[in-house]
Amino acid sequence: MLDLGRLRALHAVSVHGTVGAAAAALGYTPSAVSQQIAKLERETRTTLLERSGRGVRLTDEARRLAATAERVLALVEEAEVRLEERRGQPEGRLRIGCFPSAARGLMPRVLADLARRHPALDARLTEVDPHLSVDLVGRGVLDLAVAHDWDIAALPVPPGVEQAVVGDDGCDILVPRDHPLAARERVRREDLSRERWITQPPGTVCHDWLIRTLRATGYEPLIAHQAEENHTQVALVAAGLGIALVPRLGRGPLPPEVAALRLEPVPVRRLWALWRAGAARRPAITETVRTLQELWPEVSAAR
Amino acid sequence: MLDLGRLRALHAVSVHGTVGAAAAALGYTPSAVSQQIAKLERETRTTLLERSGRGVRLTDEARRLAATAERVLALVEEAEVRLEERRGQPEGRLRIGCFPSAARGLMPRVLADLARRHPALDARLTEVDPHLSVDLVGRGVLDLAVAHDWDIAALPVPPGVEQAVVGDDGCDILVPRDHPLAARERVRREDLSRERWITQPPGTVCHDWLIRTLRATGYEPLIAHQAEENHTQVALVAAGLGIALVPRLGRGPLPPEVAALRLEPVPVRRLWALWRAGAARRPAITETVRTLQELWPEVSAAR
DNA sequence: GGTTGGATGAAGCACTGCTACATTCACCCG
DNA sequence: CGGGTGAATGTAGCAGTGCTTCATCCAACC
Repeated sequence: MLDLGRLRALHAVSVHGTVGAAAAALGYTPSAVSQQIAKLERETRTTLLERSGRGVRLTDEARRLAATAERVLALVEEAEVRLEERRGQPEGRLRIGCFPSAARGLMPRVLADLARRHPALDARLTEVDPHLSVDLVGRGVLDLAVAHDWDIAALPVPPGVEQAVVGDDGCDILVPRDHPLAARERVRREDLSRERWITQPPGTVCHDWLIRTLRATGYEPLIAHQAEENHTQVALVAAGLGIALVPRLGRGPLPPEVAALRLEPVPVRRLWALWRAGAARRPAITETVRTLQELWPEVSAAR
Repeated sequence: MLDLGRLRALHAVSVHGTVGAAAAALGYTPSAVSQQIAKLERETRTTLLERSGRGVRLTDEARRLAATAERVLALVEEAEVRLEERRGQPEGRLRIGCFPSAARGLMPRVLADLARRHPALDARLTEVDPHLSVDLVGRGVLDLAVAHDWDIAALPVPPGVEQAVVGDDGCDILVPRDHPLAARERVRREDLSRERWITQPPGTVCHDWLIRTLRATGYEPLIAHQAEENHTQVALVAAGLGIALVPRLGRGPLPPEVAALRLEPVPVRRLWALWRAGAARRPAITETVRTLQELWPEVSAAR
C-alpha cells in the first residue's frame, strides 16, 4: 500500500516546483524529500521525477499520482478538522503569517491572549509580505494569514481560500516638526503636491497608493528616499529629509522631531484574516479570527 | 497529519469486528493493531475503541473516522491500480482463494502458467470454502476468488464485487465396480432412489443438491456416510459402503473398484472468478481471469 | 572558469512499529 | 464459585525506517 508520507512529499514537489521548496514547506531537508520520492519510485516501479536543468520535472504519471495525493490529503485533513471541531477546543499547530506592522502592533497582544486561553494551541508566527501570504495559505504552507489591502488594490483571493475583515487601519502624514504644515491638524492631498517623499520601495501597495493619489491632484510626486521599514522612514522624516505616509498600526511613539498630520480623506487599509476553506471549521481558526476581531478596537484605540 | 497505517488498522477493526480478526486480515498480530489504534487515539485525543464484553466497540467518532479511512484507502488503492494498469504487466501480490477441488484440479496448472509468463506477479493461493470466499473478496482479504455454484443455489454476490464465468464442471455417480448399475454407461435419477448415499456434510451445496433432486423423484435419499473430501468419498465407495455424486474436477484417477456413471441430465456446477470492482482494471486480475478461462477447456478435457 | 543553486548519495542515529510473551479481563461451564 | 477460554492490552526487545549532516555532482550564470 502506498505510503501517505511519500505521497505528501510528491504532492509538495508538484505544488512548490522544487524539491527544496517542498522540503521547506514540509519542514524537512531536501535530502529527505528526495529519498522519499526515490522510494516511491521504487515501490511503484515508475519514474516520477526527471532532472530538468537545475530542478526537477514531474512525469505525467507523477502528476496524476500527485492529483490523487491531493484528494487523499484533503480527505485526511477534513477528518482531522472534524475531530478537532468535535472536541471544540482550539489545538494543534497553527502557522500564522502576518505582515510586518501587524506582527508588532497587533499579533503580540493576540498571541498572548490565545496562549492564555488555549494552552493546547501551538500558534506560530512568521512575518511575511501580505501579497505572498495569500498564496502561502492557498498552498498549505500557512494555516492563517493576516494581510491587508487598499481601496485601489483589493487582495486577490484564490478559490479555496476564505477571508474575514479584521478591521481598518488609517494612515497619517508624518512631517518634521519644523515643517510649514506641522502646525496644522489636518491636511488635504492638494496641500502635499510639492513635497519630497519618503516611501516604501516601488511595488508595495503603500508606494503605489501614494503615486496614484497624488497624480490624481495633477502633480507627479517626488520620491526622494525609499525605505522598507516604517521606523527607518520615521528616522528619515525626523532628520528633515522629507515627509511620509505611514500607517498607524505598529508605528509606535513618534520622536519629538516628528509630527503626524491627519490627511482628509484618511487613507485606509483594510486588515483581513485568510484561511483555507477546508480548515474553516477548525476551532483554532475560528477562535483566532474571533480574537483578532475582538482585540482590534482595543489595539486600534491604543495606536 | 493522520497516519495511513493507523487509519487502515481502525478501518480493519470496523470491518472485521475484532482486533484479532483485523490483525489477521492485515497480516499482523493483535498487539500491533491494538498499539496502532492506541496511538491514533493519543494523536487525535479521542476515544476510538471501548471494551465491550470480550471484544471492542467502535465509538461514534471512530465509525466516522473509519468511514473516511475507507474513502482514503479506496483512493489510494485506485491510484495503485492505475499505476499497475499503466505499466500493463501483472505484478504485485495477488491473494487468491479457491475451493478445494479446483485448488488441486485447476489452480496448479494456472499458477504455473502465470508464474512462467509473469515473473513480477506474486500469486498466493489459499484454499477456502466457496461461500466464504465471496465475502473475503468483498472485505479485501482476498484479491481474487475462484468459487462455484449450482443451478439451485446461485452464488450471492454483494455490491462492489464482480464476477465472470470460468467454466462448467459436471458430476458423475460413483458406484462400486460390483454394483448392479456399474455395467451401465448412463443412469437417470429414478434409477438411484433406493441407494445408500455417501455425501458431503449437510449445508454444502453438493449435499443439498442431492437431497432436493432425489426428493423430486419421490424418495427420501438415505445418507449412510458423510465425508468432506472427495477422496474419502471415493474410498468409501471403493469399500462398497454406498454410492456418491462427485464432481469431475480434482477427482483424480479412480481406483479399479470404482466405476463412474454418467447421470442424465448431468448435474453441473458453474465455476466463477470474483474480484473487487475497484481492482477490475488490475492486469494481475484480468490476466489471471483470462488464464483461468483459457486453461479451463484443457483442464476440463483431462478430467 | 569559478560560483551559486539545486538534487542526490552515504553514514549515522533516533525513533517507530513490529513480535513474543505476559497480564488482565469477561464470559462460560462444570 | 473456581477454572478454563477467548480476546485485548501491556512490556521488552529488535529490526527497519526516516530523518539529518556532510559530501558530491550537475547545470546555469556571471
